Amino acid sequence: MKRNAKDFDMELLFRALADETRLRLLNLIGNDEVCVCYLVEALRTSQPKISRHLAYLRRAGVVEARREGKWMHYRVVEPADTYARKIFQELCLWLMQDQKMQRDRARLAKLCCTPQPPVQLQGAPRPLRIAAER
Amino acid sequence: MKRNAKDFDMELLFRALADETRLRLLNLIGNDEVCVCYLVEALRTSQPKISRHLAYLRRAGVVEARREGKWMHYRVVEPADTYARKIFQELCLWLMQDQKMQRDRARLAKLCCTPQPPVQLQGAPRPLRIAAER
DNA sequence: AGTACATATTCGTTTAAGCGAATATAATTC
DNA sequence: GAATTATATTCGCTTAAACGAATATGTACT
Repeated sequence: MKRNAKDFDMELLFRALADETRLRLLNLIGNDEVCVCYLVEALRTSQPKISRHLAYLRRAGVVEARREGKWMHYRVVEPADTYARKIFQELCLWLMQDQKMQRDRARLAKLCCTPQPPVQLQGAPRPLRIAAER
Repeated sequence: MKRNAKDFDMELLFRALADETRLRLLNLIGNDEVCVCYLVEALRTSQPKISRHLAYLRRAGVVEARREGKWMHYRVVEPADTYARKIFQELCLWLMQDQKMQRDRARLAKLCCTPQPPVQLQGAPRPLRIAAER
């Protein structure tokens, strides 16, 4: 019954997940580590908007960031709480099969693999996992 | 892959769950059917507040209501979507073990079983499951 | 019909979040 | 060290949502 464990703030988690842009970001990051510029391009939206939502996710403990020179890489952090983690994992399964999310991922993949990437992305570090595949 | 199934609105579900009062309500209702007046008493808060949050949950498809005379009974409706249902069920497990939620349930149980219920509850139909236990 | 009671809704206000535009910060390059 | 690039933050505004207080609706009872 874990009587001593500090109770997890489930409401905070749900608030973090209750926004389309943030769900799309989590979907794109997946279990990879993705540079902000790729997220901006893949979602075709403004950089400040992406940055603000990433900050929100970070405050909620859902993602962490790593700096690499001028680039910032974001990765998902699974919740420490057992129940929250299961919820999160189930959400990931949903993201995988949702059609809009699939389209987002396809767009990201295309950005990563195209021989002529948009100007914004030239020289930018590609997502780790995808980069590893080549 | 269910290509034809209309994609579930996961964001809507999370918004419904991203509020403490609504989580507490879902916790109290559980898999029972509970009269509004019991919810008001158990959460020690105003009746309009409870009513508004129940309306919110109903719009989000998370609960349904049944009228019985002047009383309204609310019950939880598990999401049709497989992933959403699993998330919901996992949330229920979390509710069961969370200490604050346990206290809420204890307060409701006490209201149901006390020989001298508060004036507001005299004559009100008790939660089905608890009523059935006696 | 009229009163009483349970619940729902509206009103006015406050607060949290979202956004685009502009600006600030931090690292890199020249 | 000045310019460039990537990202973060701030500003002003708009919208959603929460709240208490007041009011409306619906049902029951006399």
